[in-house]
Amino acid sequence: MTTLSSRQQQIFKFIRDFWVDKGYPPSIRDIAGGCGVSSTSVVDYNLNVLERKGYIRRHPDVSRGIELLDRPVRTSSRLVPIIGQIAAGGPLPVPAADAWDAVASAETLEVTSELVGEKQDVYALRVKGLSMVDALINDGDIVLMQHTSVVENGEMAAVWLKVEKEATLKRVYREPGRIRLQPANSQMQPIYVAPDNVDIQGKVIAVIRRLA
Amino acid sequence: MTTLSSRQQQIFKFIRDFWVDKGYPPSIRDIAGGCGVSSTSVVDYNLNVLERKGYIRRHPDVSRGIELLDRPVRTSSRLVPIIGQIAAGGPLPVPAADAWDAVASAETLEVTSELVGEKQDVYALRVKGLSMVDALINDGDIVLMQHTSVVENGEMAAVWLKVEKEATLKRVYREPGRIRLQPANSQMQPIYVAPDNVDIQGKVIAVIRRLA
DNA sequence: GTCATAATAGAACACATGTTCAGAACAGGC
DNA sequence: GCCTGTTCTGAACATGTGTTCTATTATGAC
Repeated sequence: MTTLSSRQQQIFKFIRDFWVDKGYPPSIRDIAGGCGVSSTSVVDYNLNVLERKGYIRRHPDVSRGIELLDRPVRTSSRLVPIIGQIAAGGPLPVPAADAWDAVASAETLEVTSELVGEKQDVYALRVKGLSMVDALINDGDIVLMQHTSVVENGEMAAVWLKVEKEATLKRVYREPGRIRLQPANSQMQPIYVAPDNVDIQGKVIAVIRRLA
Repeated sequence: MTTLSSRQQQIFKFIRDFWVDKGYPPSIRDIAGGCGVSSTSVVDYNLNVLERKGYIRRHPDVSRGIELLDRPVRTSSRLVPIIGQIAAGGPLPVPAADAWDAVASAETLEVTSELVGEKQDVYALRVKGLSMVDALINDGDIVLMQHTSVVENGEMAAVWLKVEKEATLKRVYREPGRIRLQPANSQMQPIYVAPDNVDIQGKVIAVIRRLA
């Protein structure tokens, strides 16, 4: 995101304010009046800048056709079940069939859709122990996971190493004849494992650390 | 709420879908076209019925001035302003007086009250660079902060070291004649600084890392 | 200084859009 | 039948609103 001039910030704020307040987008003249500008062309000019910088989307010839790309109004929160703990030594909890129904789970975490989006099969694990500091994950952190057995190259995944009987969170890269597991901390070295030794349990969507 | 005729249900559903799809309310002619009606007055008529029955609110003489009263009832989430970046080298952004009002800020983060609770003066910073890996914080992470100049022993705080001209996130312990700054990563050694060298900018409430 | 670019003002224009009206089809109650 | 209310049509009207044009004032680079 590029920086905005004070006028552009003012206009952007006004649009969101207006939207939250009234429930529909402002017209150009609403903005002009609300921001103390005398000309509609000034607003038009700055709206084009805002669109070019990716803050809004405009729809030509549409009254009040201003779309906020960072939509605060429409988002809502979702309940995600915390189905267990993840530790280096122990096996990863396997999400039960009914676990997606958050109310059926004992513990839940409420997250905004800004984090989980529309993804399905999302669950959470509480990290136990210090075995994942190399993934910049601390004891007590909560890891948001999406249940899947396929991950794209470079995605952070929960990996079960069968031989070592060890769970770990690493970025997964498929390489010829082997799989490279790259710690999130780029200062640390990757480890290489045989493809039939890894079991992808899901991919990591987010990490949340609560301190106070 | 009274029952709706099929046409009214159709229109109500169309408004909703249009809104979700496009990001702004439909015009009367949008509705007419989308519902297979040839006349705008039919839509006008049914919109009045919908308003009388409490489903929407109309704003006279305002283009697309249709407000859905149906809004998601009780959002337990809050908007937190992202007021800037935090990097080891640079100074910490100081929250402006109006920054608390999330709608007044350019960028915002939506978080559930599970994270921020009822705390006031909460803002967020985007972490730039790898200087805080010792606090288990990665490049791109978002740090939720509460503005305060006093922290309890052991709380994680944003600290500005005046002499070193450096910003850092550490647990703060007051000791006789000095202050101990303990990295979150307990495997790392603490550093000791003179009390008049530290400037507490606020305490860390949470860390959020979005990956996918 | 010159030149370019950003930002603003003001007004005119074109059309998108809400409003209104006369009328008609349709249903149900009497 | 007649009446009343609901729903729809089609069109004309008034205005809300995006667009565009020229001109003016910074501000900075050269």
